[in-house]
Amino acid sequence: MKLPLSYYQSEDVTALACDLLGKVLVTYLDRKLTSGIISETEAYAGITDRASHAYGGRRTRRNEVMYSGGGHSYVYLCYGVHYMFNVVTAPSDLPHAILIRGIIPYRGKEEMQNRINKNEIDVKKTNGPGKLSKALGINMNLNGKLLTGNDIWIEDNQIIIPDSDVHVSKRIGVDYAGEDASLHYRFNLRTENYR
DNA sequence: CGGCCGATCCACT
DNA sequence: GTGGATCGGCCGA
Repeated sequence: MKLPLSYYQSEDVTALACDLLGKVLVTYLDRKLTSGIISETEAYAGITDRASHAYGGRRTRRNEVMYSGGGHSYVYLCYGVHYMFNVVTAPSDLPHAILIRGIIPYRGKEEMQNRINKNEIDVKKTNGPGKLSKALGINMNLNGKLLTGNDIWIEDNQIIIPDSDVHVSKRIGVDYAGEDASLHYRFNLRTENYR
């Protein structure tokens, strides 16, 4: 069920971003298991992608984990408020990453409610990268973790996603990336049928 | 070392 | 539809 390290070694980051739709992102923190079905992803394609933190081969303390090989988690803080969870893919030194932008709440809904201080949980509470991180308890503690460990991982629950349930579009909030801003690297699951 | 701003979200209008 | 929250990374001086 837990996706193996080999799954993350593909160099085709957009294909992998699409394939992650329907997989289940799980965290097990403080003895609390929470998870959600991945419903939205964005691919960031290495050093040639102007929207990527690794554009031009940039290598800093923040994005160092992007170079550490497929199957690591890359977490960073955005707007000083929101934690963004990314999956590093491709072999070491090829800094591809996939931002997880949305999940459908699956297991541990009560704990997710506690984390977001609400009395209910549904897709609207986890349909953004900052929101899903809060619900799953993701913060900088998980940066650089292997996704084959026991804190955070991704499972294949054999949910079949037909192409007709996937919507492809350009990425969000990357207008500064010039021509690369119009790349169709965003993958949405039509969520109606997957609750 | 100062200042700008981002792979966002929510409350409020 | 908009602006405020909030802070670390990054760049230029």
